[in-house]
Amino acid sequence: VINFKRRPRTYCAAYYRELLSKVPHPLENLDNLASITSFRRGQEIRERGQAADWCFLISGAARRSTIRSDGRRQIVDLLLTGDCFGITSSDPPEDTIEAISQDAVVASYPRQPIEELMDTDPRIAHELRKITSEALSRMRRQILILGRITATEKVGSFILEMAARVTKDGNAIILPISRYDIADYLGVSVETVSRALSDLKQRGAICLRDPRTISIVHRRALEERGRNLG
Amino acid sequence: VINFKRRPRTYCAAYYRELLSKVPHPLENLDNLASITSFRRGQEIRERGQAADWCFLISGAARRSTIRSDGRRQIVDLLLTGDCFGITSSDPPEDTIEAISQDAVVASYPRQPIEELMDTDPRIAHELRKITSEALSRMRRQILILGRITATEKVGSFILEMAARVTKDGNAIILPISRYDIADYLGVSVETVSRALSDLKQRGAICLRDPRTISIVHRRALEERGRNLG
DNA sequence: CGCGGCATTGACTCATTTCAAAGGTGGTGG
DNA sequence: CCACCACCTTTGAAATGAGTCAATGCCGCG
Repeated sequence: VINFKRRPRTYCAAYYRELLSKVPHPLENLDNLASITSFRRGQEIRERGQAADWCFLISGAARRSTIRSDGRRQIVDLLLTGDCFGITSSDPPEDTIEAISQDAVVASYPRQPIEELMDTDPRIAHELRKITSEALSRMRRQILILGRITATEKVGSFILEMAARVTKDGNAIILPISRYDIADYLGVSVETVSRALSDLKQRGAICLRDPRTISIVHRRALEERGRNLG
Repeated sequence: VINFKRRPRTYCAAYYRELLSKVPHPLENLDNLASITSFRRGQEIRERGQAADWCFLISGAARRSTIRSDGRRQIVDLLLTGDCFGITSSDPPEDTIEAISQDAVVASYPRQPIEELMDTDPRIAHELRKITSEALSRMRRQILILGRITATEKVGSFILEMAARVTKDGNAIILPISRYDIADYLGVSVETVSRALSDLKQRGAICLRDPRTISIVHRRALEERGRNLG
C-alpha cells in the first residue's frame, strides 16, 4: 500500500501504468489506449447515466450503488482490485460507481476500439464473456446472501464471500469497506451489522483484531442460521 | 394457452417447432439443431452440476434456484416465456432449473455449434452479449428488490417487476408462480407474502380478482415504504 | 487540539417469523 | 361424473429478531 499524499500525481500515474503492464488482464493488448485515473474516497468513478468506457480496477475498491426514492442506498456490487466493470453496456446505466478505498486507481479503455477488437479476436471475446459470466455468478451469490433470513446469517455469508474474494488462504480478511457500506450491501441497518459481528465474535466464529481485520475461526458457524442474537 | 392433455405429444412438438420458427430469437439460425422438450410442473429442466446446452423458453415459466443447507430454497432467477438461459457456462452450475408452469416448453441447442458460430459471426455474438447483459441487469434489479426493508415493499416492487416483464400495457398481470415461489424469490415467508398482498389490496394499491390475477391500481403505493402492516 | 466520520452498545417498538387452523382449488383416479 | 386428496391461500395469535432513537468511545485528519 502506497501513501499517495506523499507522492506527486505524475509519479503515481507512471507507477500504476507500469503495474498495469505487469498484471495480466484481458485488455492488456490495448493498454496503450488506456488512461489511468486516481479517485479519492467517495468520488464518482462513473456517474449515473453517463456513457461508460470499459474499466479495470488496478488498485483499491469501489461500489456500484443506487439511491432509492426513500433516500436509502443499495450497493448492488462490490468491485475489488483486479475486477473489471463497465463491460456490459446498459445505456444509460442506472447506477453510480464510487471509490470506497482512500485511493482507487482505474484504467479506462475507450469503448470503440474494444468493441472492434472483440469482433475480430475470438480470444478476447471469450475472455470478456468469462468476465461477464463471473459478474453474473457474483450477482447470484449476492442474491443468495440477501435472501437469507437473519442478519447474522447475512453477515456471516458476507464474510465468507469476502474471504473467497480478497484473500489467498481464505481465513484472514482486511475489509475494504466500512460498516455503513456493509449495511447498504446487505440491506440491513448499521447497528445490526455491528451487533451481528459482535455476536459472531462472542460465539468464537470470528476474531476481530480491529474493526477492519477479521479472522475466520469456525467456518461452519458462519454458515449457520445464527439465531438468539440479542 | 393450449390444453396439452387433450393433444398427443407429437402434435405439441410440431406445434412448438413451428412456433419457434416464427418467434424471433437470437439462435434462429440454428433451429434445425434444436431439440424441443416439454416439462411438467416441478420437473427439472437442468439438474445441478449438469453441463447445460443453451436453452430458449418457448412457452411457460421456470425458476432457477438453490437449496440452502437449512433446507430453505432461494429462487435466484425467474425465467419467463421468451427468455434464454444456460448461456453463461459456469461449470458446473451450482443451481437447478425447474418448470413452474403446468407445461414449460424448452428449445435446447447443443453447446458446440453455438460456441463456434459465436466466434465467426459477430452479429450472433453481439446478440448473445445483449442477452447476458439483460440477465445481469435483471439480477441487479432483483438485488434492489431484496435489499428493501419491509415485506410490503418487496412484494410491491416484485409486482412492478412482473408487470414490466409479462404484460404489454403494464397494469394487469397473471402471476406465473405460486405464493410459495414468491416467498422463495423474495426471501420471506409465505404468510408474509399473503399478508402483504392483502394489505396492498386493502389500501387500494392493487386489485386481486383471483390469487393469480393482479391489477395495479396505484403504482405509487407499490413503490412506497408500506409500513403499519398488521 | 478539536472535529467529523466510524463503530459499538442499550432500550424500546414493531414487523416478521413461526406455529396453527381453516377454506379453496384443481387434478387424479375410481 | 364425482369424490378424494394434495397443494395452495388466507387469517389468527404468540414469540422474537431487527429497525429506530440515543449515547458513548475511538481514530485519523486537518
